[in-house]
Amino acid sequence: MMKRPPVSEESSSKRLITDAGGLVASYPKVPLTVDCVIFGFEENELKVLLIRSDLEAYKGLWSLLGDNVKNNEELDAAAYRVLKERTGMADVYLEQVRSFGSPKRHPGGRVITVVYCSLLNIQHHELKIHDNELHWHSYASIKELAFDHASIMHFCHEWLQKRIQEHPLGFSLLPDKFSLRELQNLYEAILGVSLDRRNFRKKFASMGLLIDVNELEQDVPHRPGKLYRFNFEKYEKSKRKWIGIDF
Amino acid sequence: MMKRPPVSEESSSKRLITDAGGLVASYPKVPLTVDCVIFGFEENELKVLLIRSDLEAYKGLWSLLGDNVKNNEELDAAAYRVLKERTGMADVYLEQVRSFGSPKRHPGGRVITVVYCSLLNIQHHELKIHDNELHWHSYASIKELAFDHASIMHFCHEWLQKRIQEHPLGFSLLPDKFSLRELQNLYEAILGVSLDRRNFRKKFASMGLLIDVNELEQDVPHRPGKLYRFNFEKYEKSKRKWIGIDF
DNA sequence: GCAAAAGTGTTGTCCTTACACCCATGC
DNA sequence: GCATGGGTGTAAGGACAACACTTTTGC
Repeated sequence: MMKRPPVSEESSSKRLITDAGGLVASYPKVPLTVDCVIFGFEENELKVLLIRSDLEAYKGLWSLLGDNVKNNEELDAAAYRVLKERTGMADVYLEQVRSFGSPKRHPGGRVITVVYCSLLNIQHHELKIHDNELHWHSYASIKELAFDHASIMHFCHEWLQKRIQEHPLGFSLLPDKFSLRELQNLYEAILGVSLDRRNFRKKFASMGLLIDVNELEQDVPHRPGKLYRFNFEKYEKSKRKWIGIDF
Repeated sequence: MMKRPPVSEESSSKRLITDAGGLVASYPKVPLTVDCVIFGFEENELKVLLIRSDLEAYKGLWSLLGDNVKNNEELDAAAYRVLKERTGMADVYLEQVRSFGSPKRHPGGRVITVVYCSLLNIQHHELKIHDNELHWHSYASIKELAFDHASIMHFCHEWLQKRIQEHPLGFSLLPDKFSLRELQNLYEAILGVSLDRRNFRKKFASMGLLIDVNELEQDVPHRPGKLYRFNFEKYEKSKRKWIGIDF
């Protein structure tokens, strides 16, 4: 059993550091970047936004959207700025996923990167900038990326798989109005499984978070499905508390 | 609908950066640290390891265990080193939780910190070093901490609440042999709820991951409970796959 | 024998799964 | 009318929540 050590006079009167700035100045410094893994969904496929790498060392390879973090810039702000600068898009949701800082991950020397993930609706967010051949790639088709970006992207995919089952993130990948089929396709694409259509519908119906907008799909070569919107208001009011041991 | 942009000759032959080192050298640099939030469990209370802050600016306040990351040191390795240097402990499990990098979080200037969380058995890991009055504090009793460490600690507590329901992390906080009561106390302390004893027992019994070691509690002033060990082997073999939309 | 906590079973409800048939539309 | 996918209902099984009594030990 551990005993709480007495607070000795000696230790509590130990010399304190007054020059905090000097202390910090003595720390090793590293370049810091943010990278954004931006997922979209189109034609029943999960997609990711990539650009061509600028580096000769990764000639021809694609990479994530990133940039260094400016002095006095919040990490979140840096991620939003990268997204804005690279794609012209604002009004999207970004979430920090994890940091990667292996000394060997960048050929130019050590660079730490804080990775953010974003999910967005390809139809509703037109790419306004196409520098470095920015465009959407099918997630499944991506093989090699510059740096450690492939493993970062896969990490984010796993994060997304988990996240989308606990939070209604998926709706930001869909049009405002969507059919249940589209919603199910999204889940199947992200989770990599196939789900029973009737049970899937029942599940979402019982949540009571879908608003029937009384419209039907257009231009489909079969019976058109009903369109719905997600009830974000109702969801915000009644977020599920999570008690349920399960492993 | 988004069109894939043609790969123009112009853009694909754009000048590439050959001097990766020069590029990285041009990035702003920031001091990088790791901080460890180390949870333990004793006397039915969740506890956290803290030290006295060295800084005059935070005189008398407690802080998390941290240090700067050395050149060419992996982030994970830095976290393990901090733990070893501060407490003398090795053989513990550490997991990266999140990074915090607000420009104002350190009085000496901007410092980015990557936060790791660790859970350990207070009885099995004796503190070998007591610099800066290192000792265990009851989580519930902690009010103010140096830097942004209180909010970091609360973030880790929420992370732990979620994590412990999905993975059998809790067992690393208990002795090798424990009673079901101890296990339940642990869950109740971390989750901040009270649970039905019979249902709790049934839940763990049905998982089949507890090994009855045929021993009883000693020195308790009432009927002694049976002792169990966690079957890590069996758990490793049959990790649950997680499909279940629920929000 | 009294206090304190261990140990145990049943029942109802809800959620999940598996599964089959009719319906609306375009061609 | 036929192909395609939309839309619905039911039954069985499993998980979870609520709940009360007997047992063992120390004192």
